[in-house]
Amino acid sequence: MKYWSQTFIPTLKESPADAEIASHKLLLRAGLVRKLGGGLYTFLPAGLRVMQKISQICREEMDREGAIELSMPFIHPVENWTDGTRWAAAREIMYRVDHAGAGKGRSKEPEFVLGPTHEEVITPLVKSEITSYRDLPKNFYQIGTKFRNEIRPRYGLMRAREFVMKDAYSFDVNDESAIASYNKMKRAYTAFFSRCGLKAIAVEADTGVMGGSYSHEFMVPAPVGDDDIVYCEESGYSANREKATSGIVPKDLADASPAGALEEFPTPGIVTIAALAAAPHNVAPDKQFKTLVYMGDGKPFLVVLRGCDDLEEAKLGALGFQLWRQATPEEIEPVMGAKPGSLGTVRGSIKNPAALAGIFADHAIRLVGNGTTGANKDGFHLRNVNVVRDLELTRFGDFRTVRAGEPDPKSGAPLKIARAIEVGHVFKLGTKYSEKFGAVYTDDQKQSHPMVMGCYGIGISRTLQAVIEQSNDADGIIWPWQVAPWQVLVVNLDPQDAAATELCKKLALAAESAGADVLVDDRAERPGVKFKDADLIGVPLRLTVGGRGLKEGIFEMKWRTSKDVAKLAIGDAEKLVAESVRSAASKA
RNA sequence: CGGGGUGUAGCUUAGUCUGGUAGAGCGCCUGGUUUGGGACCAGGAGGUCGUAGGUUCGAAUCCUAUCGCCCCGACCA
Repeated sequence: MKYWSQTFIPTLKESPADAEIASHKLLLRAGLVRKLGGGLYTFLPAGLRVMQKISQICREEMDREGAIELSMPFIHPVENWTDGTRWAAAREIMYRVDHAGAGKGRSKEPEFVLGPTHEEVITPLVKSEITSYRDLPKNFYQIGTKFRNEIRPRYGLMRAREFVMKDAYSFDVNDESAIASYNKMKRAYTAFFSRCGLKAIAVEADTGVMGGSYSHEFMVPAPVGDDDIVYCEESGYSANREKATSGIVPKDLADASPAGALEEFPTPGIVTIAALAAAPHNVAPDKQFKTLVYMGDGKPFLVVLRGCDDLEEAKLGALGFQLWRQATPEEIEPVMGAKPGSLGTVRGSIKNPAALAGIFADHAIRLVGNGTTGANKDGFHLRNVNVVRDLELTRFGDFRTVRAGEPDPKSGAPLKIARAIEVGHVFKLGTKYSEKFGAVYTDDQKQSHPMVMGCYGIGISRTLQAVIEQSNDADGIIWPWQVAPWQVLVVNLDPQDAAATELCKKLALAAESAGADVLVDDRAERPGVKFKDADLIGVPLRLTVGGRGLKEGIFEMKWRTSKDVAKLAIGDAEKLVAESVRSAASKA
C-alpha cells in the first residue's frame, strides 16, 4: 500500500507544449515521465511501476517458453562491431564513447560504443561457451536499456534515443529447430501483448539491416504509428507495407507483343511522369516506364517501375547491397547520358552500361506491355517500347509499393492499409552472425556446423506508451488491470477524519490481500481535484470514502471504464472489495 | 541531413509586425472563507525574455551567428 502524499505523482492540468499525441500528453500529465532532452526521459515513480509490471509480464512469458535471462553490458568494445557484419550500417546509429577522463587519447577510433542491440555480444559469448549439440538449443534474453542515435526522436517514448527493450537470441542446431524456437517466441509475444491489454497483430516484415531469412513484426493499430500494415480479412494476409505484395500482376499474364516500331520523339522540358501525362503527349502514367538510379555500395544500379507506381525502398534490400541510396544527378549523367527525367533502359541507349551493378525491373511493368520511356537524351523520349523486345533488364523482382484496394495475392479480395506502431519484432537470422563470429557446434558425427540463430525484440517502453495510446479518454489514461501502476485507488475525501482514514486503511488492506496494488489518496485536496487526478492517472478501480457516506454507512466503488458509481454498505466492505479485485484479476 | 515551426516564471501563454525598460491564467507561499468533479477573497515570492554578438539614446521586439525543442521526410523496438 502506498500513500499519495508519500510518493511523487506530479500531475498537470495542462499539456506541455511539446507533446502532440494523446499518449505523449498523458505520459506527462499523469506524472509518469519527465523529459531530460530529445528522446531522453526520466521515469517517475508511477511510470517506473508500469515499466516494471510490463517487464515482469514479459519475463514470465519468456520463461514460459524456456528462454534464459541474463544481462549484458551497455558499453561494448568497438571491436565487437568492427569485426561484425554490419559496422557500416550500425555505426550510423551508435553512440560512441571516448576514453574517460582527460587521458592521453591514444587511439583515433573510439574504443567503446553504447549498445544499440546485442548480437555482437551474445554471439561471441555463445561461441566460447557452447560447442556441443548436447547444449543446444538455447535462447538467452535480457531486459535493459538500448542506445540508438535515432535520426529523429519522436512522440516521447515512442521513438527515443535511450529506451528499454527486451531482446532475446536463440541458437539452434538446424533450421527445423530454429523455426521451432522462432515459433515459441511468436507464441510468447502473442501472450505478452495480450496480457498487457494490447491488441497487437503479427505481420510479415522486412528484415532490414538485421538481415536474415524472414521475420514478423507485432503491430498495434494506431493512427499515430510509423508503419503501414497491409492486410486482407478474407485471406488473413497481413504484412508491413515495406514487405507487402499484391496480386496486381496475374500469374498467367502473357507478355504483350510489340505494338510498332520504336520511335523517338522530342519532349523538351518534360522531366516528370505527370508532365508527360498531360497534353500534348497524353501518355497515361501506367503506360510509362519510370527509371530510377540508385547507388549500391558505391556502384550505380537501375530500378524500372510503371510510371504510376512508387518504389518501396526497403525492397531493395533483396538485391544484396549493404548500403544503398538515391544517386545524385552528377552521378547519373555520366552513366546514363542524360539527366533525371529523360532516363530509360532501352537496349543501346545507356551511355555506359558497364558501370551498372544491374537493372532491376518490377514485375508490374509487364502490365505496361508497350509504353513510353526516356531516351537517355535530354529532351527526348521513346514510344512503342516493348518490355520483352526493347528493355535491357538484369532481372525482375518486387519493388513497388502496394496500394489499398489492390487484390490480395491469394483471395483476390481488396487489400486494406492501416497505420500501426511496431512494438515487437522476431527475426529468423540463419547463420549470418554465427558464421561471422565462429559460433559453431559439433554434432554427434563429430562434424562442425554454424549455429542457426534467431533474434527477438520487444520495445518495453514503447509498449508502455502504446498501451496509453490505445486506452485513454478525455479524462486521462485507462490502464488495463495487469499493467496499471496501482490497480486500486482508495480516495479519502476527509483525511483529517479518523473514521474515514480508518475505513480507507481497511479497504486498502482488503484489496491488497486480494492481490491488488493499492494507492491511497490521503492528500489535503478538495474532492474535485482528487477525482480529476484519479481519472487522469487511470487506476482501474476507485474506492471513495467520505464523511457524508460514512454517516449513511456506505462507501463508493467505481471502475475507470464505467460512469456508474456503486454505493456499498460498509459492513460488507472487505468482502465486496476482495471479490471485485479477484474478479478483475481473473478477467485480465 | 533536407523542409517547416518555435524558444518570455515550474506549466499554458500575451506582448514581437509598428523598438520606450515584461503582463495574465494555472501552480507555489501566507491569512481567511470554503469542502462530493480541477473553489473564492486578500496579500506575496518567482522572469539575465534560449545564448553570443551587432544596430540604436534605448532591444523580448530589428540584424547576424549559434544552441535547444517540436512537426513533415529517410531509419527503428
